[in-house]
Amino acid sequence: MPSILWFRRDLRLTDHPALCDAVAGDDTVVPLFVLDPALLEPAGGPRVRFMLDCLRALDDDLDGRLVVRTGDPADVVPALAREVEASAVHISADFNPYGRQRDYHVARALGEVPLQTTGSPYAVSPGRVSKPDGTPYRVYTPFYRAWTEHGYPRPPKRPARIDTVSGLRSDRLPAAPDIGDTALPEAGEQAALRRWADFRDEHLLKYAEDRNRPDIPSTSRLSAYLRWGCIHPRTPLADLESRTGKGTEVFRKELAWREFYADVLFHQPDSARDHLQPRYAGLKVDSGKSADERFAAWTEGRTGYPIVDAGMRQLRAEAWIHNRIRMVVASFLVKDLHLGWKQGARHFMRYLVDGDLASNQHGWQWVAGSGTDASPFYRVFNPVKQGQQFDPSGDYVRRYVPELRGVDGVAVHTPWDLPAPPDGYPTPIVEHDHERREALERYEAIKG
DNA sequence: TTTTGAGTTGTTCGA
DNA sequence: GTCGAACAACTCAAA
Repeated sequence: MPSILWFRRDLRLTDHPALCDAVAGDDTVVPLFVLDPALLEPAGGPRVRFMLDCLRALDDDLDGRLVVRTGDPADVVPALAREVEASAVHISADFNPYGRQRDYHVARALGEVPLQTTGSPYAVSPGRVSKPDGTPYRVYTPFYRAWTEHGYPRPPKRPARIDTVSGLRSDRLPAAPDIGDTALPEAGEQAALRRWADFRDEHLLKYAEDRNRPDIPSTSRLSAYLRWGCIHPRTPLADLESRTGKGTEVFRKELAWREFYADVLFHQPDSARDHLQPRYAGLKVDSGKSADERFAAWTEGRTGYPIVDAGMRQLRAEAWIHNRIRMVVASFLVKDLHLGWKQGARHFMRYLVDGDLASNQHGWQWVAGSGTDASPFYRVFNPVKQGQQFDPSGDYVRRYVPELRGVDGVAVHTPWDLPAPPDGYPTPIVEHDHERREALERYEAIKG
């Protein structure tokens, strides 16, 4: 009897325990992907397009044997299971609120056919690391220590052979959404593995020093691949085992942040929509026409603060923003424009190719102060200083803000000080010193 | 139970 | 220009 391997956010063939299980247990396998309208609609163009490209790459790696079906998984998966008389449906766990609910309904609809869960998108699945008293961690550093101690399995190899059921109907993948000039990374598992190898060999050594520099290629850029499971974090983690140095440790910690936020979301699914710290419901947030105009200026990269505008334009150009700059633009929205983190998080989820619910929502909440292990409220990023410190060459700003390309060096961060202000570049829509004090007052008002 | 120490990512001010 | 302290108190983790 064949089994079904239902791919979701694990679009790869190596380091895939559920696939190994499916191949080991049965004669043949049906590699399945379900185009679920409930997931595609809110995902945003870049992420959908990247996912479709990853599916094409996966299909190529399977010699064209990927079966695609469209519809509600609770209908589609059991129907296929009946069609091929499957012995089991194998999956990697999905811990997001929607995924958990979906899988519950699919398991019920499958009836006698087991929905067999093996592995997850994380080295250590959410819920597995907890304090000695059994409750989840709410602070990163102790979580990291416990996570390290917990350990994780070595990555399993790609199955030598995958025998599939032939002659099954497969839907055509839909046309990719139009995303204009946005340049996405090359999709698929092979691209992910190449990216990792390049980062490991060329950038890891200097990662600790350079990772905050958006003007030079210094980060792994694995986020989109991790989001769709083109690579599992075990693969880089296994490589890190045999290496030493600051960069190795710092990068391992970045991977652990992803796991920490997944754990937090697992334990508190509502934190994707609401403040983790309830008192932040009382924070005064602007609304109305003027707030809408400020939000539009932020999304379009015309706030008049070069580092902020460069970041927001990088989002449109690449569906990706350097991590340091994500903090800068988030801080600007929340503390200089006095808008809610949820509005910013929603925008990010719409445009980011790597948009991951747990990391995104909790990254925003960390900046806003409402999250786990949050930054102290008096910590307000100064967009000029951040630009001067982390983009000292000014190359990052010039890359994304053509109006400022004629300005040399670090002076690009203070265009208002130039003898002749650059043509077409806006003057700042708010004054940072003033808005900083305003933010501090508002935060003061909701102090615990 | 109580106590103690620590906590991703900053900025400003004054010496 | 550089350095350290202040910013405020709170929650969490662990002994």
